[in-house]
Amino acid sequence: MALSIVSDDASVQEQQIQEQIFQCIDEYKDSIFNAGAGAGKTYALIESLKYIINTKGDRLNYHNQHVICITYTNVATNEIKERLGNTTLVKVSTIHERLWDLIKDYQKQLVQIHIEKLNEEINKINQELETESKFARYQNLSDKETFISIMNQNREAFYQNKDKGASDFRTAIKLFLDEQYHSLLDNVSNFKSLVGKLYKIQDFQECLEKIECNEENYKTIFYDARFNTDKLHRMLISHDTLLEYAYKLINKYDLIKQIIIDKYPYILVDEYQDTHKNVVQILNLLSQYSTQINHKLFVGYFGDTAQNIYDDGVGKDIFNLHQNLENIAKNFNRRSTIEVIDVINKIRNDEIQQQSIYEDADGGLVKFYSGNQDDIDSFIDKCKDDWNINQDNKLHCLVLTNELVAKYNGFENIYQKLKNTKYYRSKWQNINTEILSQDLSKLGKIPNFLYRLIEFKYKIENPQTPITSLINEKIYKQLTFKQLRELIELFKTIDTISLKSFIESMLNKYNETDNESYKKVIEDLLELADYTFDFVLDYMLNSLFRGIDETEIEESKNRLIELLEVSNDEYIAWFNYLNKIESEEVIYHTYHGTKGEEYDNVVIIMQNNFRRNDNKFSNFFSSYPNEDGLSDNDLAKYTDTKNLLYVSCSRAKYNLRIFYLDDISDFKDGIESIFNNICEY
DNA sequence: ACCCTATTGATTTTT
DNA sequence: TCAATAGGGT
Repeated sequence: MALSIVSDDASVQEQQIQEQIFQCIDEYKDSIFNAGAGAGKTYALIESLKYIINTKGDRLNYHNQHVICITYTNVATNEIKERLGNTTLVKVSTIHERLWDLIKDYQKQLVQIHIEKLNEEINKINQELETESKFARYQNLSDKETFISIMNQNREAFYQNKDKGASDFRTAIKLFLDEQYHSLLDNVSNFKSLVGKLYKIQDFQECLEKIECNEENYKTIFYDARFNTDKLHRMLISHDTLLEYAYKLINKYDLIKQIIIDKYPYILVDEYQDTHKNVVQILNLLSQYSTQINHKLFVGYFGDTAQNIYDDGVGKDIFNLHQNLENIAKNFNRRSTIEVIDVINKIRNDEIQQQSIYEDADGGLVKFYSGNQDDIDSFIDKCKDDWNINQDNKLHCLVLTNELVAKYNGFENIYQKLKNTKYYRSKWQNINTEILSQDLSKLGKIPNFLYRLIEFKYKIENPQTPITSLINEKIYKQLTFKQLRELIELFKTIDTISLKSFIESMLNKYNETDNESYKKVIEDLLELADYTFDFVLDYMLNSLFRGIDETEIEESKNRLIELLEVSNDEYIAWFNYLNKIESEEVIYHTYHGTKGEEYDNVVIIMQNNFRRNDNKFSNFFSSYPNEDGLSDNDLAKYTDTKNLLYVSCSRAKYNLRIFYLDDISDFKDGIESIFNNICEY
């Protein structure tokens, strides 16, 4: 087996790099550890944490001090906690969790910052209303006040009709809006945007008054990691606003800086390239203040600029935001064969050029194929053949959108039918979190409801399910053995042909049976007000099609029934996806979603366009490797694409194939410089 | 045929 | 939110 023999020489060098980090820790020298994909970055981070525990632990304990380790995702937090083992000395968490923990007790100061923010926002909106051309008609109104007051009085009607088409909306608004204002309705989307802004101003002003009057619920700021929307007028802040407030608070109050520094003398940041600018600025403030008051503080960043694939991340900008960082680089690769390393080195094309740490690192296969859309399936089959793909040797296929992930993983209909509901059409940002998040606490209301049903159905169908996982402990403890058996028999009689018939049958039995335990289990599971199929349908309708017209109710219900009639196979595929159960031989992911993962066999489906950029990948290959001639804007796009390509290609350990769906003749030179030659498929 | 405006349609990931 | 397209006016 390849990738197993580490030479003594490399081993020594690797240890020396680790010692450099230790030295920075000892000397409280802020540092940045740069390591390409598969270099063992997390390993270096964990070793550093262990070093601090072992050499500074007693002193930290004595002073009741702790080490902070912040990560970008909950998944990363859990991984580090697991690999580090049990320790109370190190506080591992996501950035947001830690920052909120640090600032949440300074409510008086936070509310002050909130007041400033509300005033800023009001000014900003007023500015937009006065200057933007789409509000020209509003600007020319002689009596804005009357218009504003009419719209404020008819808020409910506005929101009720907001999602209707342009002409219906116009008719509805004209019912209460005086004729002199009708010209504002010429462009309906501008009108909606205008009124939305006016309402916001109104909300913010009312909020300011309530804070002023010291009203209940307006004395503190709230943050909930599960929701990412600012409801500033209700004192509720989003993830980004949390970072903003934290920065402002820490910037403003030296005492808070000192408290943090004295409590947490070591701060380590995982995946620094993806952390938000505000976070680096906060750490920079702390670092500078620690020098000023001569209290010791160590800040260590771990990451790789070439793996910055999220818009908010600082990327290379970190060197401007936090100066005088000691640069430590590790150019070994512990993951891939030399064939893969060669390609990813060419993609990043910068000072970090990796070499394998192994003596036996060859034997990988990398190929670029040019093909087309219709041949994706047959291409995958060819790869399965060529690489002997089976249950123990899986193929991981990377596609660009979640929609395709849903389709290829076998639950296209569930995804599409949920997507085409009123709720998800108006809140498209929520689709992927609420339907596809593998963090189950993030599932939307109805997806979560469906999930609980499938889970229960699956448990009933599977004879190996232990009773303890099927029935709540409180319930089964009170049952005799005979009663328990009766209950299970009763479950087994529930029809499982489709999710729809499962619900119907389950609820019919609920209403027929006098078995109280059965009722209790169903009540625990569904938590409904009423246990009939019609009620379930109304419940779903209320959530996914809230506020639709009378005339559309029947059709919407039918669409929900269609959703419940999607095949069991699809529901199982969705269930497995959410639980990361990889039961198929080929697993599909988005490019972004594979960050931090590694796979033996990787196929990447690629095309010119992505999101609103018609030529994302084609432009990259056209420009490669001459990035010098690019404008700032083009260079930013080039780097974005380069990083995404780097992250996806560097997942592969042995076998890597790119399958490109568009005509590549215009940029084949760029492709050949990276992948050597292009195969026709 | 051309221009301007309104409407529709597409959109990754994490907190 | 933004870009592509449809539609209306000249």
